[in-house]
Amino acid sequence: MPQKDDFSLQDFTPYLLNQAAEESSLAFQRVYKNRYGMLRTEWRVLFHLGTYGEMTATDICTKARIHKTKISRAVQKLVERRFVVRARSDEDRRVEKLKLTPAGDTAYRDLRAVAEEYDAKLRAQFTSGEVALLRMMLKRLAGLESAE
Amino acid sequence: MPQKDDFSLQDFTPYLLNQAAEESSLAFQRVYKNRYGMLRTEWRVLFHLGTYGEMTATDICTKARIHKTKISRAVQKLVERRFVVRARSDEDRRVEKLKLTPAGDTAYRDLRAVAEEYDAKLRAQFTSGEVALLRMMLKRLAGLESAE
DNA sequence: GCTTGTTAGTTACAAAAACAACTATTACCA
DNA sequence: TGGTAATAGTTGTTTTTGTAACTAACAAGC
Repeated sequence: MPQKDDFSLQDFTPYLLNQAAEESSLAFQRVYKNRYGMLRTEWRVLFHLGTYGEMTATDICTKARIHKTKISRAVQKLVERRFVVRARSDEDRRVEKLKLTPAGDTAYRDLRAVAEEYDAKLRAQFTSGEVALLRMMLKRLAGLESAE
Repeated sequence: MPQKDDFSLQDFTPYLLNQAAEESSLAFQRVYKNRYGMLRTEWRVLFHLGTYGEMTATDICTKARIHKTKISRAVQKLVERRFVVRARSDEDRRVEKLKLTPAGDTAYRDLRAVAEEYDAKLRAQFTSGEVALLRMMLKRLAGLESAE
């Protein structure tokens, strides 16, 4: 008869983080999925280009910590849908600079508005001090110390 | 020229939560993957049976919020590896009660020890008050209010 | 110049996940 | 009873992901 340890699965940080991440992503996922037929990597690429401006695929890989094959496929989809255009760089012809089309920018702004409202709703459950602390802790756990 | 909004992707709660969840899961993932060849759903099932004792597949679905087809296949794997045994319930023959074998319990204890140590390392970056607040917030975001 | 190594991005194939349809058993109720 | 609906769990099919191998362009050393 195995005597119980005080280990609690619900308090295991990676597990709890995953539960919170999944649950808190659900409603937003429904929007980009139903409204634009996008996948997770696709909205992330869209948002990177929307918030940071022109970037290369590798820039997005680094910043978003997503593997290059996923980025490659997401970019293809976004280009097909005319949300993104690519342009070979003149200095280095391996590189392609990515940016949003006007249609892509419209989609980005639409989703960004949803994201802002949605995030405000999530934050409303807590005090602003709690939110600040949460962000600090999550950034440290994510390995996003200040820079990057 | 799109004037910048104050939206910050890195502060968008679902995004930040996902980054933290992914990063904080990596090192533990390597252990259950390399040491036991397990997938995410498999260690989760193992841990549910280890920490809560005998459960049915549906119990695990509800508690862990994982789809039943994923549970079904994870259980198959664990049964093949002799970590779990199934027993048809007598009251309701649709139901099967799942529990760990001695080998499964050994694996569970081994991984639990790793998890505890790993979690302690994560928590060590913060004060105990901060950790308590983080847990409270994550549970609320995950929709795990007290019960369940 | 030529070899060797590195980087940007794509493609091919295998593993895993999502989703729908299925079997078997139980519950409800007319 | 008999018929319909609900539940537990599985299986099959399609998407999506992960991994490795690939092409193309540049870079450095000789």
